[in-house]
Amino acid sequence: MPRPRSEHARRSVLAAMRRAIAEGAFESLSIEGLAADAGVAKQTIYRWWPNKAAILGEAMLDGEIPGNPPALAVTADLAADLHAWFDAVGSYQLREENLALARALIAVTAADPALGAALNERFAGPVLDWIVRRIDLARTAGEVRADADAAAIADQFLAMASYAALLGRPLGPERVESIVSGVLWGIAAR
Amino acid sequence: MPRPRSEHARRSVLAAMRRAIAEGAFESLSIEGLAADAGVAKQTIYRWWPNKAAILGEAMLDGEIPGNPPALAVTADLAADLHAWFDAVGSYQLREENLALARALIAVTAADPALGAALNERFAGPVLDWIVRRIDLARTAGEVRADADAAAIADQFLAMASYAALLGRPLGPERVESIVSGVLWGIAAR
Amino acid sequence: MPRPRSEHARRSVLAAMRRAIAEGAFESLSIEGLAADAGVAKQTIYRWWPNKAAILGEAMLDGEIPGNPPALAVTADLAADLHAWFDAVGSYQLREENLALARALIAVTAADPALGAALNERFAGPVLDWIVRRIDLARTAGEVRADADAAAIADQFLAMASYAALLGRPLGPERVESIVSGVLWGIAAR
Amino acid sequence: MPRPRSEHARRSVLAAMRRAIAEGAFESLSIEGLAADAGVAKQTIYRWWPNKAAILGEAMLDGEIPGNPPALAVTADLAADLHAWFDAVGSYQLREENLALARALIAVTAADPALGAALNERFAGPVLDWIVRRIDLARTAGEVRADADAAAIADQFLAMASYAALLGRPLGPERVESIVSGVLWGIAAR
DNA sequence: TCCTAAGCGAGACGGTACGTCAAGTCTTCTG
DNA sequence: CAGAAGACTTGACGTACCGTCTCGCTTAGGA
Repeated sequence: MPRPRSEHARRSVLAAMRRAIAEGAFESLSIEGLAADAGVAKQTIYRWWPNKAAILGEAMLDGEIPGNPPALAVTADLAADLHAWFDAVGSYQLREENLALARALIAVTAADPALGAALNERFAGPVLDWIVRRIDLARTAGEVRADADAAAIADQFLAMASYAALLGRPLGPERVESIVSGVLWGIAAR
Repeated sequence: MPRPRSEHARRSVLAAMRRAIAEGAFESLSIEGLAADAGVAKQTIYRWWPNKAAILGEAMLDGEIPGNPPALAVTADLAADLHAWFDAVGSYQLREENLALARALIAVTAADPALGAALNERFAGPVLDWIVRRIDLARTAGEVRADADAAAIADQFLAMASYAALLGRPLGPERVESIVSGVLWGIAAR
Repeated sequence: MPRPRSEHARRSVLAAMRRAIAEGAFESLSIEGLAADAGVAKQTIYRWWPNKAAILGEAMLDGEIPGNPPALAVTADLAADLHAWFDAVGSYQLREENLALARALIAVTAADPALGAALNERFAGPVLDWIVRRIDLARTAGEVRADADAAAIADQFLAMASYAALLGRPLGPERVESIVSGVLWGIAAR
Repeated sequence: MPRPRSEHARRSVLAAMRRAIAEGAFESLSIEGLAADAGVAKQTIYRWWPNKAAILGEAMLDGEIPGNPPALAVTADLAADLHAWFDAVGSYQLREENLALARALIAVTAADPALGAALNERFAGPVLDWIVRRIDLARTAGEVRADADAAAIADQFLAMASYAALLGRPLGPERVESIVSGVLWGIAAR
């Protein structure tokens, strides 16, 4: 029956983390600075989170950070759908702060595989599912080879996006075009 | 007329870095610990390297760390060549220490894009070139469509390898098979 | 109609303090630890006592701590009386826990003069009064010089006891003998 | 053959400690504050001293703090000599900062008996020796009983001084007179 | 051959942040 | 309302490393 955890403190911390991320300052962020920024006692952070990465994780899972932005539309045209989505990913990466966020996520994943897996499942998962479903739909329509590995294709897109963010080399329209059409050629029915 | 830089000290530091990487302890490695490990004065490190990442870079460039292991053979069969190489990459990633190295490189790149670019150029560059040349060769032989984007294809392979390492999910034979054959389908001449 | 103060909680706290003192752990005792030890909420302590020293004070005043043990007898022989009492003080100091208590009281007094004065008045006061009265009695009997300063004499005994405790050098029989006889010589009528 | 310990840093710390003591703020002094006050890194303090008490000890042993002030003169008159010295002690205690210092020393001694013993030996020792010698001198002159216990007498003076400081009750002229003459009566030949 | 300028080990220094502990205050619920 | 439970802000703790700064020793060339 003690005093319940302060939702206000929790949100302040997550918001401060979001601000830091937006400035691309995740690596150089100190818990002490974060606490000051959030107007919260350091101890309150230590009470509830084991480390910086966990805070980032919660901030993202809580939707405090502009996560998976690209919309996933479904039209009658597989090529157009993939194009639209992958183009959106490329545009998203053009904003420096989005790139910084992606890099922070990559860094966190590299440092803490378990958290990385959770984040990946949470953010990449739905996208991956959508791609798989979209390809399966096309397969049903006879546009795609029966033995095409939808999951592998989806992974390829995500891998490219991640790699581009890592190298700070946003996906330009030509590269997007090249990849999407290459992949489609690869899985097209005869 | 002064005493020349000690090659022994230099190699000790790089060797210590290699040891640390092999234990997957790059992130948690301190300069102080590294110096102690190398039996070298802290100042000697600071005299010659600006930061941890630079040491890692030099260690790799110096061959102190088992960098890019997969051999790049060229036979008459494009599919076989890509398969052989990508399979080797997958096997390489099965060893935990190699995965740790890859993750360290990714972390370094995420934290310091400039160094990351340099490392990428040094290690991924030759591989990328090889793939591009191999595809061009096949193009000349009429096995590959004239408008296939060799660089994009090569990037795709590297992206997949990087993504797999990041998620700690080594490329298994089926995934390798699926990707290679998909890509080949995509670029095959008619 | 309000709930009355819990005598049980109060006694638990004082008992926990007594236990701590017996272990010579007054200085290193934390309110938090005391509360846990007493099975009482921290706030309950803060509600009723302003600080650690006050708890010690109340514990002593409440008899929870074996305060002034030496008995104060009055026989016909001044020398014997003083001897008996001061000998008892010496014996009392031989027990390590009693020495620890004395040191805790000295530390408290050094840190908080006001509380120290209160404790001194409460515990040293009666002893001092007894000595003064005993000497006055002897003076009436003509055994003591008319101008002897009884209060100064009494203070001297207490000072010696305090000093011995502070230095952890209990008063041995020879020292007791030496002091008592010296003092008696000093005040003896002609 | 590393850089030698900085004498400047050491003296700064001791000086800062002296300043704090003069303000009677020993108990409430934090290492952190002391370091800031001394313009020294906290770690530098921790490198060289195990705790606050040790710093105080060194500050005193180093003469940074106005320690044993009363001069110890020797004239032909035992009573006059003791009177002069004990009077000086009383005057010394009238200054609030001296009282604070004495209390700090008492607190330190109560908390750390070993250091207390060292301090006592260093500061009380010489005084005690002087008194013993002075009395022995008087004994040789036939002014004092052959069986008088000089050490016990000396201890009594020091105990009174310590007790007076502890209770914050400086030795006034009448008390000094009373004690000295009482003691002299006690040891006077015949 | 000796001089001398730099390399090097060692490690002290002023700092920053760590993660922990306890202080004293507060809020909630139970009895 | 008292009390338990425990979250909160605050601030100091003692530790680990940071990157810089002497030290004294050593080890080449160049004089």
